[in-house]
Amino acid sequence: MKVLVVDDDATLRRTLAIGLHAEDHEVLIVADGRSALQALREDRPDIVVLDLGLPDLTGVEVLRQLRTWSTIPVVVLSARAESAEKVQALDLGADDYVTKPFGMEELLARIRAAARRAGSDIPLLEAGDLVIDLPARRVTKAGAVVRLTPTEWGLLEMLVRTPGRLVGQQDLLHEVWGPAYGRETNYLRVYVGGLRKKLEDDPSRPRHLITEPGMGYRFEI
Amino acid sequence: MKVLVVDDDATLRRTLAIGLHAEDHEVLIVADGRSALQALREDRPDIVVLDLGLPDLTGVEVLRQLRTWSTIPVVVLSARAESAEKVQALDLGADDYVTKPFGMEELLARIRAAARRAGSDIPLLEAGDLVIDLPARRVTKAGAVVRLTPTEWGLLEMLVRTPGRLVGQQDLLHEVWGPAYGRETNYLRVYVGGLRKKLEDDPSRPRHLITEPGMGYRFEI
DNA sequence: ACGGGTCTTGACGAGTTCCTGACGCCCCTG
DNA sequence: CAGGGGCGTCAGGAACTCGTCAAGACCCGT
Repeated sequence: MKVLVVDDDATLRRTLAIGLHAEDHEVLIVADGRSALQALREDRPDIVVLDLGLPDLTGVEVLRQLRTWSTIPVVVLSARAESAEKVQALDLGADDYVTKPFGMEELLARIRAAARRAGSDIPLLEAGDLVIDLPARRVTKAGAVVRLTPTEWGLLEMLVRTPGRLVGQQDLLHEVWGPAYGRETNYLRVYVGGLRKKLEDDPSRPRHLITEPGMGYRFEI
Repeated sequence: MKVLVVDDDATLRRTLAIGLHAEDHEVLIVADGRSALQALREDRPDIVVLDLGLPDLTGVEVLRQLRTWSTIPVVVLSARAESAEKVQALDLGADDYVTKPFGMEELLARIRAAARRAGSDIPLLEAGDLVIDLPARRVTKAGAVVRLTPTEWGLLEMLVRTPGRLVGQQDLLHEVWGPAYGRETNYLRVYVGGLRKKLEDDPSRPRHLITEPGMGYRFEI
């Protein structure tokens, strides 16, 4: 099992690495938020131990971004015991929250618990001849890589995150264009049209990117 | 969502019950281990909050027995902060371990987190050959997807949210068409008619979308 | 400054959905 | 038995939504 440790405290990193190694885990270590996100995309760890106090991005921001494309277990470490921060992290999708100082035995047990629960993660979504890899931000159609613009990707990601489920037009606009948007449904029409042209066999008769008139769109497997 | 609280401290029970109720959970409360196991088998809660300090069985024993036949999320409460006990509980299958004293906000967040991880089971409503998936906004009849217009969906959602219960005509108009509406019962006749045509085997003799003359409509499973 | 790609914006036809009134039916009541 | 209220059905036109296109604005790296 591959564990990614994100922490800027060298001592703690070493201790953790030793403890995790003793349990036969492969350990990856990074010290800042950007490297963490990169390692998450590229190395596909099975579980993450994430310190909230990072030099560049906050741990919370890392968590938020991670949760847009992955559901892997995250155990948060923090020096702060404040309730508000715990609540925030947990509601953002953290699986556990451990306050420093902590016993190594306990942390390892919590990691075991989080890993045990780890449901079958679905990193790849296959729909016909489409393969969508959220972490890698990569779409292939019949084996060929499809180039998407950032906006197109944001839209597709939002739809693919909940396959089969209807996503409201306002939800899409809020998420992809920002909270200030909500009435610009013409944007959606344009970009869904673009995605269909790139992804559907017959863009005029879409099988995956389905319109629900008056409500929103859905990605059908 | 049904929450079982197992604790022998009356004050804590009350606080928890209030907090959980505020989040729209149904709360079951028992004070000892035997009642806990019985409630787990009979009432099938969706999540358990389990205090380790119980008068008869130890909480650990309850957990051990529970895990022989169920994987529902368990959040353990304990007055002891000793690492060994945490490790034991977590390795026995507890999903989280909270040490007293704790903030109610934090506990509720941890309960939400535990429930979220487990609660990927979708609340589907099945009525004959109809399957209604509220979150996904999807209705299938005998496996085939049924397309609904926004108004039809609004109406159906309103009725399905309380299966078997009568919903008044004014309630429906207020909710689906807006607060300004209330006397336009002809709208209801038209759209219920449309829904019956799409959903009922014999629209002229509806089995699910039932009219209660003079009062409103009811969705019968 | 230039050029390629990306994003915004408006406009149009085609298709769908919504509203509305009219009609006939049933049941209940006087 | 007649009257009335509530219900289901139908169909037309108004209003809306969608897909598409194209022009212009914007943002890069060269």
